[in-house]
Amino acid sequence: MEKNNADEQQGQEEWISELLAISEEEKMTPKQLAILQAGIEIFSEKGYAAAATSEIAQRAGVAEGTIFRYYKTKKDLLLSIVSPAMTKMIAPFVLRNFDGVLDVPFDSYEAFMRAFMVNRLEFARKNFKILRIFVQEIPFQPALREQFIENVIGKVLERVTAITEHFKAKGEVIDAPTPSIIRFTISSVIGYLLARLLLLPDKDWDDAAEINLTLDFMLHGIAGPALRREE
Amino acid sequence: MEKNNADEQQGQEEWISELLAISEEEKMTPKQLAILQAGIEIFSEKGYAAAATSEIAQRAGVAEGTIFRYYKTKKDLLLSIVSPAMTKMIAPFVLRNFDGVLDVPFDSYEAFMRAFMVNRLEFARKNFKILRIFVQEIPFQPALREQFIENVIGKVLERVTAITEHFKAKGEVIDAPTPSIIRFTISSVIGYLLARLLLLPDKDWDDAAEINLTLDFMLHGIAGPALRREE
Amino acid sequence: MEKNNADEQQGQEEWISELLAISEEEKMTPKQLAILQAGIEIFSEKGYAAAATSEIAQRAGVAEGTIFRYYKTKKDLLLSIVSPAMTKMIAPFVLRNFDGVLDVPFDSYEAFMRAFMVNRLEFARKNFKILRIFVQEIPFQPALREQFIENVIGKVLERVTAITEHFKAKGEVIDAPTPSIIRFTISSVIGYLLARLLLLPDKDWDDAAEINLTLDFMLHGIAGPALRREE
Amino acid sequence: MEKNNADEQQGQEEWISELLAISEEEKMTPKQLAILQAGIEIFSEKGYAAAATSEIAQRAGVAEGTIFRYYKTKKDLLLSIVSPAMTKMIAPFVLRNFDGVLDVPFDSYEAFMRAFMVNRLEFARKNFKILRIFVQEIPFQPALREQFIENVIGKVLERVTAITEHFKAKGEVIDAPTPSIIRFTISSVIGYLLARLLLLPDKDWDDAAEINLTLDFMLHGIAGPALRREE
DNA sequence: CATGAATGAGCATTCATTCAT
DNA sequence: GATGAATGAATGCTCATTCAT
Repeated sequence: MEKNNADEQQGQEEWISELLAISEEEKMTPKQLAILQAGIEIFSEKGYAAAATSEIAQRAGVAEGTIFRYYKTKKDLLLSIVSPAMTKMIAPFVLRNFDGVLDVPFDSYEAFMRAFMVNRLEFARKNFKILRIFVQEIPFQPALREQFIENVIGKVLERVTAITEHFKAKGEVIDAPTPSIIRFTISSVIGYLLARLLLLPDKDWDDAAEINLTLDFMLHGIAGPALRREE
Repeated sequence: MEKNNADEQQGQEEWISELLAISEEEKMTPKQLAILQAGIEIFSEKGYAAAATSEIAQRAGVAEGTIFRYYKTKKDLLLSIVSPAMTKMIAPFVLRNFDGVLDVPFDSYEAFMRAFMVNRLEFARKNFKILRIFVQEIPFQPALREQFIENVIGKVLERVTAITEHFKAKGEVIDAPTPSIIRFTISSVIGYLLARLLLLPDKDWDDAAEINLTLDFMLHGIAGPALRREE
Repeated sequence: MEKNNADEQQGQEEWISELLAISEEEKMTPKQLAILQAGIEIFSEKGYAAAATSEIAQRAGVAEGTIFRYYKTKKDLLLSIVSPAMTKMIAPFVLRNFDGVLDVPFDSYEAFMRAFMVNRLEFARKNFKILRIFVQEIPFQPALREQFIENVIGKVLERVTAITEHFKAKGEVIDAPTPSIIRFTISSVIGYLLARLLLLPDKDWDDAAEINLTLDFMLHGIAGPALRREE
Repeated sequence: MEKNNADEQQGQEEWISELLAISEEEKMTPKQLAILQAGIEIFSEKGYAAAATSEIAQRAGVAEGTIFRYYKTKKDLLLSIVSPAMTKMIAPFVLRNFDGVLDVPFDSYEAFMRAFMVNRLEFARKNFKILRIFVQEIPFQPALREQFIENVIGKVLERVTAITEHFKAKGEVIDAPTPSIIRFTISSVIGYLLARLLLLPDKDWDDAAEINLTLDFMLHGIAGPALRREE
């Protein structure tokens, strides 16, 4: 994770095909892949409404009509890009914990949060453009919003609540309202991701150090000696 | 601030005219005000690219041509809405002693942060739609981005750094890299604003309690007894 | 006539008011004059269809609505500019003894043609922009065309035919079909005017010499010794 | 050429396609041809500025968008109509005379001028509407004017000067300033073309006779016996 | 499968004209 | 008289979508 070198390009196509394929068996044609790739680029550059299907076709190297063979409408293409990404983004929260057994494979809250940040940073880096589209379009696409509410607010929040309370019970997390704790935690993580990938992507980041710092802030706060509460 | 009741509508028109007017003397005509109001609504609902000037005109109750008497282009209307809002949004950081929030050193970092959160929450509530437009359009409008970089990255960051190091020197803030502290702080504040206004605006919030909680997290972390660092 | 110096500007306003005034008594207001002046400039620069009344108003220094106080429509303004000019342009052929050019038989055809060319060149120079508008708009304005056909084809041609046959009878003009002679004559004159004022206005013209040359060509042709017909 | 019957329509489509096609191989689609044809008609009837693309589309029997598949803008359509016509119009002056050898394949100036008039009259008759557009739009289209100056003033004038001086040397043309001779000559020719095609197209013209007459006027003038210079 | 010509509704913008002040 | 705010029809142009080849 310390290596910031641009290996994003390498293996990107495979990632996309893996991420977006409805199922592993159903392989995509090269043209369909090119359309998706072009769609991701143009949508993230110009936004959905301002993106022209003709430009997507051109960048994909296919005829305009070909797009509509694979995707009935422009919106269909958008959802075909963003929807699977949302699923994968929250997959860690949904996949584990089958048959009701809470499965937190980490010794400590700190280890869990560190693994989580590393893992999601990696994911966000690989799917940066798609996530950008997702964030930009969620205010305008009811279909996306519904899916988001159902999955994230529904499943993820439930899971995260369970995890948080698990560590609360172990005394590793303060005894405060869980929703507030979750909001604070997620704010800190996403805040780092945004600064890292969106605001200052060109800065020379030391991810390991920054994650440690952020974790320390989250756990012990930023109060200096003068303000530290006696315990 | 505890009153969450929807007094946003009340006095809203005055706010907008106050916020956007180039100068206080230069009063806007009612039609221009209606256009701005309609623009704010439609832009925030549909996004700039998907908003039709015809719909703005209709909602404003004016002829389509009237819009273009006041604003040369659709983009002009957008910038006339968003630009002054950005200026006001960062005004506390740029103007000296605006609202007494910044320039007069607060007794403590905590008091300062509390005042800041209260003040900006109030501002964000009043200008919610405009801020929404701002956030949605900044990726696509170079003019906005330039203004943002110049003002926020330029002036605000400088100011915030000074303040942070002021409190660091007083021992109220931990001795860690200032940029990381600022990122963490802003993440927590904005995270609260987003949850409060965007994600769950209908929840029954107790703003004072949430702000206190958030401040406590920021200063002392969320580590429970088991994890607390001995000092 | 030898002085090519730009005294066009000097006295131009008087000329326009004189040329366009419906009657001498009915004096124009300064605003109306400014509108006409601006109309002449913008129409000749951009053509009638591409000229905006707002631009005319701006250049005239009046409000947009003011134009329509004086001229019911944009077309009205056009005709108010061009119509009187057409009348004046053909006045020598219609009025008796105007300027002494036509009615009093000149001593010779050559003297007549020279006087005519000098006189109309002077006129065309003074009313260059208006004539330009006239030529540019006559294909598209039925009102203009009717007026032109009635006056020029009707009155002027009749008069010119009479004059030509007068000199034909005196043996000064060749015994050939009068319409062909007139066509040839007018072609030569207008050809000079166009080259002089439109195509190469910046060339250093010696009008007297060129008119003499043109007259010589018209009367005796451009055949050299080898081709000259024995008589 | 004596037949004045309206065979302009017959074969006109082929002419247009031949005239405008970038190369013979690159055949136009019927729709593109219809658009050009409609453009020629509407532009020549109403002028470029007053012509509506919707009307062109309607007359061409295509959807409005189709025009813009073939021509990026309305101005593009105009230039695609007029530009090649200008090239063809001056082709006779440009094509011959390669590698510096002056090639005047005519025994006498008279034969040359007659052939020239016949040839250009034929051309003008076939491309009447396009030439009309050209003349009407050249004052307003800088692109046209540049092309005109470069080609006509540049190449044609040079060539015509050479030809005139060739016949001057042979004693067939009078020893007078060449520019004046050219102006006079072109005036006479164009004067005939305008009268023939524009002013009085419905008159029963005897082209051969009129051309002979015009040639006689050009060469020997219109002076009658009383004025004839003794030689 | 793939193409790209064709469509036509929709859009931002212009502009002659009106009319209350 | 003079103004200029307001209008709304008209315009050039774009673009998602269809469909014959």
